[in-house]
Amino acid sequence: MLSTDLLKWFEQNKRDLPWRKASKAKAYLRDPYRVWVSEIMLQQTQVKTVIPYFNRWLQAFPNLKAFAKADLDEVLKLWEGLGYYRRARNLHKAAQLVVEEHKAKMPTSAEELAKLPGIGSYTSAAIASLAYGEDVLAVDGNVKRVASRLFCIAGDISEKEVKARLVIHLPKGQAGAFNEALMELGATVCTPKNVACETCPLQKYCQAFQKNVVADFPSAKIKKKVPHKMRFGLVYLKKDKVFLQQRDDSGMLAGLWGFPLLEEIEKEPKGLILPDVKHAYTHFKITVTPILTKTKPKGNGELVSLNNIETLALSTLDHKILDELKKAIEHE
DNA sequence: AATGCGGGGTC
DNA sequence: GACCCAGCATT
Repeated sequence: MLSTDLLKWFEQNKRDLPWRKASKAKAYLRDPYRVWVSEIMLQQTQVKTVIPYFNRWLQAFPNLKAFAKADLDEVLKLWEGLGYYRRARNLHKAAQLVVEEHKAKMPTSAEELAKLPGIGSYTSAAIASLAYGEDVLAVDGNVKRVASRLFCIAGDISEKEVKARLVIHLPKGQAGAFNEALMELGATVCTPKNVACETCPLQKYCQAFQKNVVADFPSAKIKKKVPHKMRFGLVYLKKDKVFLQQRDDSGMLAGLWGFPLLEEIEKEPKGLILPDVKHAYTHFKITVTPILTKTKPKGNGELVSLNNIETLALSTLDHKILDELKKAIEHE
């Protein structure tokens, strides 16, 4: 059976990850809070990247109630560098919702979990199966890739089709392990490139392998060109303090601190030009020319001591600008 | 169904 | 460079 072979392989090959801790109630289930936090962090983010963030997170916020009481700025600081900051804001909002309206008890079904902000189709199924033992399939990018090869699904791989194909293989009462095994297989064996079919426990079930067309699946996606923006970054240094702005609560990098960016600078900007800083986002690239300006930038902002700047959450782009500033100071 | 939303691992 | 990662919210 497919599920039997998969689960056997998983038992022998699973990694020891920090969020794989058993629940107090039932040993074969996971601690719901840890599952929740880890699943949000793992959205569009690789396991290796998440591990140190997850460990720091549990030190700061060991349980749901402690996290719900935390300041949003502290939450963002712990998320700093992980990206998709809306995840942290939604997680915080959802935790407060659970504490205030559900007596600090997380919903236990995928359907109810999906009503919380930041929890969608995949994450609700992952939490419900891993932490509460519900028999639901969790379909992420790994599972889609595995399924596209198992069943030779060409073109776009819809979650609906993947579920229809896999649900007959879902072992009752073991959905959590089954889901995790599929994802682990996708992450370590059925990878985007350099597929390790020779070690795959599902080889004999895999239609793409049987037909020797594994490399054709999944179908290549059409790539779009991303625009490239050029900006000037205002670095206003007064004694040992720099001028920073906190972004508002909506839009990109909401709530994070950074240097003012301008499309154009007035004539005669006057100021030392620092080396260009390049950064790539998902939907555009940006090159920033930082300018050590003598005039205080317009708009809201605060003068922050260089010694205290590490208490604020900065985006990675702003960290790159800050690094150039520090280098310039040292060279004087 | 398409788009906006970060940052980094890995080839 | 390109591609993709334990996706979600919004339109």
